[in-house]
Amino acid sequence: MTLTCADDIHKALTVGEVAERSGVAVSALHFYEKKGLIQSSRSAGNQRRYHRDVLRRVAVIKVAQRIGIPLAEIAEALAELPDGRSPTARDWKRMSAKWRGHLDERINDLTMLRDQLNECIGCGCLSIKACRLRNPFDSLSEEGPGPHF
Amino acid sequence: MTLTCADDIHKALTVGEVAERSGVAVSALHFYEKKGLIQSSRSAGNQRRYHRDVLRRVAVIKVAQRIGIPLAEIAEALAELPDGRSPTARDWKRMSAKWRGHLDERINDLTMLRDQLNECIGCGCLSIKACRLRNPFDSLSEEGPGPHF
DNA sequence: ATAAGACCTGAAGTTTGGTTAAGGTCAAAG
DNA sequence: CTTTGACCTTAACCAAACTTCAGGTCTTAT
Repeated sequence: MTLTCADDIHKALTVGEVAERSGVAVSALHFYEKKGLIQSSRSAGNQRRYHRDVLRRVAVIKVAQRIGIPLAEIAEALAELPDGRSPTARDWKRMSAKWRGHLDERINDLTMLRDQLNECIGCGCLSIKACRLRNPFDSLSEEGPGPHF
Repeated sequence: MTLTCADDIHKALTVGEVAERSGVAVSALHFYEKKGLIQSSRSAGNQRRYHRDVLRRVAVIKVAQRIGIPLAEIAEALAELPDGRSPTARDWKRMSAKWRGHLDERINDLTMLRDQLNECIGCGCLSIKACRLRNPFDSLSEEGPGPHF
């Protein structure tokens, strides 16, 4: 039989199809469902059937994870979407704006760390009291009182 | 009694002292020792005594962790130091140079992600086939064949 | 009709980086 | 000399994010 375009577009996806298309393991999809990140309906025989929108949700999840957002927080953000619909462009704008701050912070942290590391590679200062890298961790004098070399 | 400078400098540190100076919990120090990241000798009564150099090792560990290096890998790097001595400026130079690549990569990844995110915030393109963010995950067409809005 | 392959559930296991608890010892001050 | 606080060990526990396993069901192609 030949499928019409409409058939193909609206066909519900099985868990295996979602796994293949999204690049996420079946077990992970089960897991996400348990955690409330995605939803499915069931076939007559109790098998999961996904709306195509789930692909968008999974894409959002994966991007958020790359940013470093924990699943629990992603779940919250997705749960705030009214009536469980999938994120639209508007929703996505809101979510990504919210998470951008997190990303900026992490990039900043790492960049500062890199700068400090560059200083230290040049001077071997990890052993020196004033080192910017070391100091945050050992603000008390390392060598005890009195002069030394 | 008064301590001479030499007494003070060469005094072995207890685990509590190392914890306080390094900002790492006693339990974490025990843990690091079990994993081979640090070493201690024992007092007559079987209590740990640390050489002051342990502070430098712990500082290295903490920096490496910020970079995102797993403990196992940090352990390997520290283990490569001949005869278990503490990292010198030279060693530190080598280690940090090695880890800088990792750091650069991570900064790069995140920066690219941010750029892509910025694009997407502007266009809401997470739903569009060509999206740079989405594509890596769903390189097959999302909507199936045929035309659609 | 039947066999293969996809799917189901719940429970347990995995990794990383530790912390907490339980039961006992050590060290130093009064 | 006794008590308090630091220390010891082993084992169990924690969180995140999954995977794996065991035992059973569905779907689909032949």
